[in-house]
Amino acid sequence: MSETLRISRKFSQRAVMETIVQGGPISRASISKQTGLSKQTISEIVRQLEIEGWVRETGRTSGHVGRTAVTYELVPDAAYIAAVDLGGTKVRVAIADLTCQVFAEDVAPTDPRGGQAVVDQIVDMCFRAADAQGIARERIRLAVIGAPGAPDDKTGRILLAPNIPHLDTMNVAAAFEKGFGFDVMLENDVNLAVLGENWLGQGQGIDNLAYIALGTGIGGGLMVGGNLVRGASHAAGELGFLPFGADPFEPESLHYGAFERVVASAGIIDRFRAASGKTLSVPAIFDLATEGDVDALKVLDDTARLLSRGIGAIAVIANPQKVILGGSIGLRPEMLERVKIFLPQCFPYPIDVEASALGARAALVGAAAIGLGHLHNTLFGADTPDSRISLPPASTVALREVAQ
Amino acid sequence: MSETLRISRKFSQRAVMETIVQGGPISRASISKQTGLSKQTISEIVRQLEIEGWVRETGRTSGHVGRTAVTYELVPDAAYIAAVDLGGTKVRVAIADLTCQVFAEDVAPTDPRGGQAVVDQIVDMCFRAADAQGIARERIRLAVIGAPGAPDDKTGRILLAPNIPHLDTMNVAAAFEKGFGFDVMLENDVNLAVLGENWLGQGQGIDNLAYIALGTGIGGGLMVGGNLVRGASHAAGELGFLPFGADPFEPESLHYGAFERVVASAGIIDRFRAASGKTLSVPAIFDLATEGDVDALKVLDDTARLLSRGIGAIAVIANPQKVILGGSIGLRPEMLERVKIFLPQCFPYPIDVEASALGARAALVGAAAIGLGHLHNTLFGADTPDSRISLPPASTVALREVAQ
DNA sequence: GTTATTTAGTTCGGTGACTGAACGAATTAA
DNA sequence: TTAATTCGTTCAGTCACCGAACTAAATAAC
Repeated sequence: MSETLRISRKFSQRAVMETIVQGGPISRASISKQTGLSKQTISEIVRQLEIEGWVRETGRTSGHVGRTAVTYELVPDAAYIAAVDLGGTKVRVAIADLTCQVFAEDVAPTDPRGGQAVVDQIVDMCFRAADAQGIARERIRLAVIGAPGAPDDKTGRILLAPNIPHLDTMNVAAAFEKGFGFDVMLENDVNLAVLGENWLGQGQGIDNLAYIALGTGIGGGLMVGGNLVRGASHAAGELGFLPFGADPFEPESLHYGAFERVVASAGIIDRFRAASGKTLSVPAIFDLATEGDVDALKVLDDTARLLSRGIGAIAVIANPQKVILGGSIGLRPEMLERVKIFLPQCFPYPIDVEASALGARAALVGAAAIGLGHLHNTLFGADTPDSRISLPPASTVALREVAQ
Repeated sequence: MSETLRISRKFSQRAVMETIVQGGPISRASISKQTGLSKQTISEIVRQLEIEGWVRETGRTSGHVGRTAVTYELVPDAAYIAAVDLGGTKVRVAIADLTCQVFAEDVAPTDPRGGQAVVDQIVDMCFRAADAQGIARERIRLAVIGAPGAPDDKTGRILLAPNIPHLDTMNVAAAFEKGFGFDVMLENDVNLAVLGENWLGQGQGIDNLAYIALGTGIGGGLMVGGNLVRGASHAAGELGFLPFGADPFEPESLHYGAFERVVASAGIIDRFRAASGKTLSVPAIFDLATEGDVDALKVLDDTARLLSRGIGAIAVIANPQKVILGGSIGLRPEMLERVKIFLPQCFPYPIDVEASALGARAALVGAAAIGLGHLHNTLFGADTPDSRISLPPASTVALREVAQ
């Protein structure tokens, strides 16, 4: 086994690729300086990468003393990935190339039949999007699917995803792989949202980051030291079961989650009904609050207090540098305002809380991030122990521009 | 820079060392098989390690077909570390060699003056312990100090450690380094306890692990994916501030922690006083409960219910595979019993909860673990990205035997 | 008690990844 | 035109490692 040698070469090749990914069009001399490898070695590796079709010449430098340099960049269409955000009501798909340019994006209502129907729907959406842009299907190497719940690596099922039928009884991963014909990664949607925010949103450069999605339900994603916290059974971040809000020892809490029962949509609607006698939707309650309705204002205050406690619980346990709020309710400025008031009243040291910058697209961006990172890793040095994702800097990425 | 080559050599050297650490006395042929490196290379590296004084011949194999093999092992006294558990009432120190044999161990009451006095006390204890065993002071390379609170890497202070005076206003790390004359690592004591249990206690082989120390106060340590979770400001695990138990919006909760106020000693004593009118110590309340006192039993039940909710909160956020209970109250079997009953009543999926196997020595063992790991890392391949700690298997370690 | 078999460890020659130094090439500054 | 600067290649190594062949030393088999 010439294992060490092989690691050594891959290691260098990967370093070069990373430098090109990060540094845009760049000359071999610059790569040499940045990586510490000698000029000869860089020339050799770049030549090899060019033959294999990963990089290409893109021009020459000019306007400085000394000989002009040939610059190299990624071949954008060397590979594509499909990023999918499978939600209870909507499916979003995007096709992105290696340089993280989005080539096609599409949104549709989730097929209510769930199960195989949703799988087929997604595969179809992705392929149509690719076709529409003239991208050959074989060029797509990987799909990353974000979904609510806890994907189980062993069985391929998605547990705890009550809003989409049948995902907990079938091998979702296998079904997607069959439909697509290439590798598929399943990941919790909120986990993807943290990754997305960490890459292009509110959490750039922050290694200890939490994301809370509050809407119909409540879920959390956590990054510690730059890595996702998935938990022993991929159930980390199921915040609905935090043991406060409702009495956690009531049987109902065991079923729906003591925290989710009171802080998510249903809880908000219930509290407003209890106070005013009227049954309204959450947006309607927010509207009433804007008009100054006392009951509605009280309900929002109480919700924000609960949310603050949820944030406090995360802060106590994991001490993230920043907490990002997302989800249809978490994104409302009325919530953020109130949390900024209530959180310091129940938590001893300051926590940076902000609204998501990517909004509903956070998970999609995260899916692209994990997919492209994974792709770079498998292509250049999967056997390297250090597999931190290397992604282009935020400023160069087209995904960002479409955001909001 | 011949950086890659250097990485390559160090990498192999480290792999060999690791194999020797793990595999006890071992022949070069076996190392070759285990590492995948060729026999010649192993011979070369081992020769080098022997010259540098890290390994030595220890005998020959016998009783099997084929030529006998020369076996090699670590030179135990190549380096020593000092492990220190600095608690509010007691200081424990241990001197351990590279093979994790404990050469000296000592316990004393913590100097009540705190600050520099405690530093001097600890330095003195360590050096006397080393002297008593004839270990030259220069052979000690590193001290690991576990203390309550949040050590701040930048200033060297230890914040949030109310039980030991003056640690939050002085550069503790610098003071220790001046006293010892070698490197010092500061770490939260509960974090060390998790590491200890992960190495030699209840959490062996479990990468996602939580430890809860319940006594005068409450603190938690969390391991995710084999790494400690320290948090952005090293305040992860300050469970006293979990936002339930007492009302988290009361000003007192902001000061002492809503959860700590009710679940730790003071809260237990308060609740018993409220129920019975009598003021008793926590052990006395436990004794009464054993005798069947209704108030005492009720107080323990309530405490266990609170503790279960705390465990639930950790499980919801980080989803560890196992939760270990420690601390003077957490270690009581009455607590574990009750938690095993109450936890399933407020948490939807099963969590493995056990009492600490190392008891009061968990942090000390953890200090040794982190210190020896760090030592191996700095000696053999600090620049290697993958710096997972390599420690001898539990079965060969003397630290364990002294346990309980 | 010789021979076969198995395992340990060395020597030898060779390979792949990388380097330093020297040099030619191409540009701006003087 | 010359000097200064930077780019990129060629050349002749070094270093870590390997495969194969070989010697050395033990047990197993006859």
